Amino acid sequence: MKSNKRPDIVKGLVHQKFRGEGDPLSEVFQRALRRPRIFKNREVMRSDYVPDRLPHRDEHIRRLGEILAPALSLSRPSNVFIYGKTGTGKTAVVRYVFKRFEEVAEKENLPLAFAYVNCRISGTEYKALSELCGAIGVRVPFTGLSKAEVYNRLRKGLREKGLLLVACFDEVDALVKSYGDNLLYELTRINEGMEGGGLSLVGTSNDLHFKDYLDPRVLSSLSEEELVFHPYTAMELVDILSERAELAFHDGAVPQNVINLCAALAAAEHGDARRAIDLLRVAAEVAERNGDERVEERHVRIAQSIIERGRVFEALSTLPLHSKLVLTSLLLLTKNGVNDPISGMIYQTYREVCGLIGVEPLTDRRVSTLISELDMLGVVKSDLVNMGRRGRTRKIVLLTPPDEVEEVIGSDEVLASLLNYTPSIARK
DNA sequence: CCTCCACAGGAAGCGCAGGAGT
DNA sequence: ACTCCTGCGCTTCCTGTGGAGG
Repeated sequence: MKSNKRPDIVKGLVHQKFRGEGDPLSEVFQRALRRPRIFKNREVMRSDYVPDRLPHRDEHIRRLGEILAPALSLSRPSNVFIYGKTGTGKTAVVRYVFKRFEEVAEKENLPLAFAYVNCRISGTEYKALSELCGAIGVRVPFTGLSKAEVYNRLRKGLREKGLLLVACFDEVDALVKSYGDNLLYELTRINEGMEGGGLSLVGTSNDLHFKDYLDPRVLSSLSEEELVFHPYTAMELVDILSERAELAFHDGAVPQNVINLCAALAAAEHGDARRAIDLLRVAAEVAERNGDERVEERHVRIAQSIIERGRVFEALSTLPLHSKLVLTSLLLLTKNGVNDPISGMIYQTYREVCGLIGVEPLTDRRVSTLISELDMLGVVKSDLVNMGRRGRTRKIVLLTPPDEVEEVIGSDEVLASLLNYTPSIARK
C-alpha cells in the first residue's frame, strides 16, 4: 500500500511544478511554521495529566489527606469510598494526594507504598491483585497462578516488608459488577492478624447506587469514610479550563469567550470536567489545522460535532456483526425510500443481506432482541403498532443520521459491499 | 361481535468458551 | 491435564395482543 502511494505523491508534485503552479510546499511550510502559535504544551490537555493545582477541590484534597494522614505515622488509615459522576475530579484528587504523600514518604524514608488501579482497564480480579503486588515489589507472573496464591503473596509481601499499602481502586463498580465483591471482601480482611504493614483501600465509583451491589460486611468496612464529589458548575469549569489553558496555550490563543463556551457546554452535560477539557483541546486542534491564529467559538462547535461523531462511530463500530447487519438492513430500507419499516421487512432484508455475504442468518426471535438492544442504545427507535388484521409489529426508525451509519458500515470491508444493494421490498 | 394477522416477548434448553478447582 | 461450573449467545417453543375487516 505505502510503496504504491509514494510515487503518486512525487509524481503529483513534479507535475504541479512543471505546470508552473508555484511551490506546493510553501503553503505547507507556512502553515507548519505558524502552528506553534496555539499549543504551548500539549501534554497539559491530555486526560491523564495530573495538574499541580486542582481548582475547587481544595476541600476534598484536605479531607482525603486527613483520612490518609495516619499512614505517615505508620498506622493504618481508614478505608475511603469516593462517589461522584465522571469528570468530577475523583481520579485527579486521588492521584494528586497520592503523589504528594509519595513525595513525603520518600523524603522521610517511610515504608509506604501507593497503588492506583483502574478497574475498568485492569478488567479482572487477577490483574487488579497483581498490580497491587507490583506496587510493593512482589513479582507475580501475568498468568498461571490462582487468585488465592496471588493474594497470599500479596499478604506475605506486606508482612515481610512491613509495608503499608494504600491502594486506589478506581471505578471499582466495574470490577464488582462483573466479578462480585469477593475480592473486596478478601482485601478488607487482609489486615487481620497483621502487625506492622497492611492495606488501606480507596474506592471510587460513579454509580451512586453502587452500594446496593455490595455485601453489608464489605460495605461497612469499605466505607469507613465517604467522600462525595459534586459535578462542577459552569463557573468552576471556567476556572479549571482557564488554569489549563494558561499552561497549554500561547498567550491570546484562546480567548475568554471560548473558554466560557466550552464550560457552558460541558456544564449542561453533568459538569464533566473531562468533557470540557476534551472540547477545548479538540477545538484548539481544529483551529491549528485550519492555520488560524486563535481558537474561536466556531471551532468549539466543530469540535463538539467531531467528538459527538467520534462517539457514535465508536459505539457503532464495536457492535457485533449481526447487529451491524440488522442496522445495515434498516439503512438500506431507509435509503431506498421504504418509510416506517416494520420488523418483518427488516428481517427479510437481513436474510437477503446475510445471503450476499455468506453469513448464516439468526432467527427472527434473536433479531427481535438485537433490535431491542439497538433501541436501548439509542441507535434506533422502535414503536409498537397495531395494524389490525395485518397484525401487531414494531415500526423501527433510524435515530442516528444515515450518513454516520453509512460511514461505519463503509469502514468494514465486508459490509461495505452491501451499501449498493437494493432490498427486494424496496424494489416493488 | 368475533377472527385472525404478524408479530412481541417470556421460558427453557442447548452448545460453546473460558475460568476455577483438583 | 482433566473435569466441573458458569455465563453467553442463540434456538425452539410458546402464549399474548389489539384492532381492521369479515
